[in-house]
Amino acid sequence: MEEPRKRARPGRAPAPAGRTSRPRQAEVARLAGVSQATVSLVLGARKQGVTISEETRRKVLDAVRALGYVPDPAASRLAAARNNLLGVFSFTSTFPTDVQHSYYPFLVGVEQEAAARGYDLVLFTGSSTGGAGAAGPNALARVRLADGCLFLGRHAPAEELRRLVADGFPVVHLGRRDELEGLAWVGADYISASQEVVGHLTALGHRRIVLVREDDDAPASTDREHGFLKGLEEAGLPGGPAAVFRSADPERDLTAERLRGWLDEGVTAFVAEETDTGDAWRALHGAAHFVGIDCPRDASLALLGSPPPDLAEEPAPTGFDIPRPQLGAAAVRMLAALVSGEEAAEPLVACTFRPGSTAGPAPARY
Amino acid sequence: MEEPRKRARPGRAPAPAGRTSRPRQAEVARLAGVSQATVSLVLGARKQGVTISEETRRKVLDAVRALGYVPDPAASRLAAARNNLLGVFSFTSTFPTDVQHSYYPFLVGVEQEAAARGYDLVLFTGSSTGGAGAAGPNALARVRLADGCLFLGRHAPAEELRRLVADGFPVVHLGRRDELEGLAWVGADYISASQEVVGHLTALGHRRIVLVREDDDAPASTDREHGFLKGLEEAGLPGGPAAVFRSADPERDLTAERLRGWLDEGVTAFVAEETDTGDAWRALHGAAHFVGIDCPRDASLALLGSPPPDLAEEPAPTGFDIPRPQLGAAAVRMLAALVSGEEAAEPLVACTFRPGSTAGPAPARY
DNA sequence: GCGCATTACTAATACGCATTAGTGATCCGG
DNA sequence: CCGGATCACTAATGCGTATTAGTAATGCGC
Repeated sequence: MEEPRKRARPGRAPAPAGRTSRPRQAEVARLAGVSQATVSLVLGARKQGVTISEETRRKVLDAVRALGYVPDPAASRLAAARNNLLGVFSFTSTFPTDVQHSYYPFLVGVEQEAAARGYDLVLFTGSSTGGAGAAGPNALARVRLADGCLFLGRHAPAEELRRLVADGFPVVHLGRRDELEGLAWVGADYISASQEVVGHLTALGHRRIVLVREDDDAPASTDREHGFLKGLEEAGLPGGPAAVFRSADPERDLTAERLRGWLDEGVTAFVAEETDTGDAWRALHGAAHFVGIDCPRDASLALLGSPPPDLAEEPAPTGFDIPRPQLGAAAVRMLAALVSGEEAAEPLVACTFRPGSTAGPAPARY
Repeated sequence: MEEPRKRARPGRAPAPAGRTSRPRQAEVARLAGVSQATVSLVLGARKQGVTISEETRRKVLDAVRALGYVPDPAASRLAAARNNLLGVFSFTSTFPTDVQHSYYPFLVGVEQEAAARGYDLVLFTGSSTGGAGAAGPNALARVRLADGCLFLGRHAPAEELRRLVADGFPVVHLGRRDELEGLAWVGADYISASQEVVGHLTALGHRRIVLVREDDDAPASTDREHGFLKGLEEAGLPGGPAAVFRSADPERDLTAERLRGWLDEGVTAFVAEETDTGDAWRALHGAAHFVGIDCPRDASLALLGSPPPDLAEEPAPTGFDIPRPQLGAAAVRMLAALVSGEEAAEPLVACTFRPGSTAGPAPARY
């Protein structure tokens, strides 16, 4: 009887013999005289019912050391384990040359917290092209290599994010992002911080305060306005639309005349929001300077955030600082929680009040 | 005849049914009415001999779109032994709180070049503990997740680096590192740059020039000295030990007396090396200031590198700039070459001459 | 109209690790 | 000293993709 013809054995070509490849669990097992599964069990340190004798454990660990074995993270990942990698995705370059406008401060916290928790970071840059980084509808696909991913900036396409979330891939967005159901995020508590700044002003005796903001519906803007109004309300002051000056181009619209008008109406304090451009504060600051206001004697100014870099040399404005490193750290904490299936952590991070030197007692009415 | 008892089928537990997992190539294949292998071939776009009809290709791509299929990077990596990830390892934090002393400028170039070539970056921080990042003899083990790894700083343990290199793992060290056989590196061409600076001084008529350096045998130091001496030689000036002032603590040893002595001997130009601490330049700069030298009228100063941050406000010293981003980019180029098995790229990166304002014509002898 | 090429696929692996059912031992109580 | 429990370990998968030997189907030359 003829032996059935042996089927050919296709598949991977053997590795080039010249280059000694690093050891596998199989080699370790051979050297230790056990099975590959045993090696995996010893190294996995799983708390499951399986028990390994001290003797065997030692033999395996000796072999591991002798061969210098290190696990292949890709294989671990494929076999449904973790690989201790957290992705960080930003659509703008992760390392913009200009440190000032970059995500650098966030990354400081991200890296620290990730390191503290034993995660390494994978930097995905949205701008990358070709290879794995091809743009297009699947630009986010490669983040799945990591155990979870952090998103910086609001340019991540909602559709793709939704898909990741729907697939149960752990995702955290840095910055509030409510419109996407199920998307975890961490953000600064602008409401409380803005309220606190207004509280500071009212405590100094200011009764008429105006908020200067840009024409923008980002949560970061509306939250500040919300906090501002809460602060007024808390002090028993009227909120009304008159208290908020909203302009798409504050530097053009916030004229000296307008400022003088407010002063004549008894306004003694002005608050600007922080934006990407810093235009609100620049406009307010510039107009006050132009009108010749002696701040904080004639009137007080406050900034809901940090000043733009070009005004960094000026005296520190009264307001609050966004604790960017802490935000980054909080984002990592939340992502780590998602990855390990725990309950989500706290999404809001408190801002720190900055006394500054642009706010003082309300001037006596004249 | 009894059927041989069916062996149980151990292995992975079925995925929790609740969570719909993302589609696999198998699903795509089913929808398109082809085999999984065909799907892989269509997507892989391999230039190998296999040919796929336009008809089939279209069907597959349609199915891919319909299901929203995206490949699993871990699986690709496992099967193809490549994942388009480049590691970046630094023992100090990659994003330190103090931006000044960081690798940040290098990373700018690393990131850009990596993105341009379709690689993503994995950041490994030597400080991370626990999980995959445990320190110990295998602290470098996890870098093998990537296709290759870039090392910043000279703190990477030689033994482990040697092991990586021996295993054929692509490694590039940023900064010259000759003592490790087979270790690829990229570095700035301090020799040429230093020589050029000296050439600039000799062209201005300086005949007696002194180099101030720290007591250190790093290549970065010896290269500068080498270039300095070459520069002298080129101008037909004597090199001798008198031309080099070497001190472990320049700020203490470079006294005003010493400086005056040199001036009396006819020295008209001083050159300091750049170091981590910036001590050589700080000492030279301080002593010159103390002695009351009107620079560059009375004497010329030059710095082989960039000034330390605390002296950044001073007028730019004549010297050269280390093109850190370009160095990072060159490192990535070399790493990419190693990964893809090509010939190694150029290891030396030219520094750019910085005219500055601390060097002028040699004063007339009096 | 019979070999020989070429074309267009598919079957059957392999990649390295994690998991779990199963299997001899050995132990233990009654 | 027998049945069950416990121990220590191994066999046999699976994860999702890439690769290659093989194979029908067709074309081509003479």
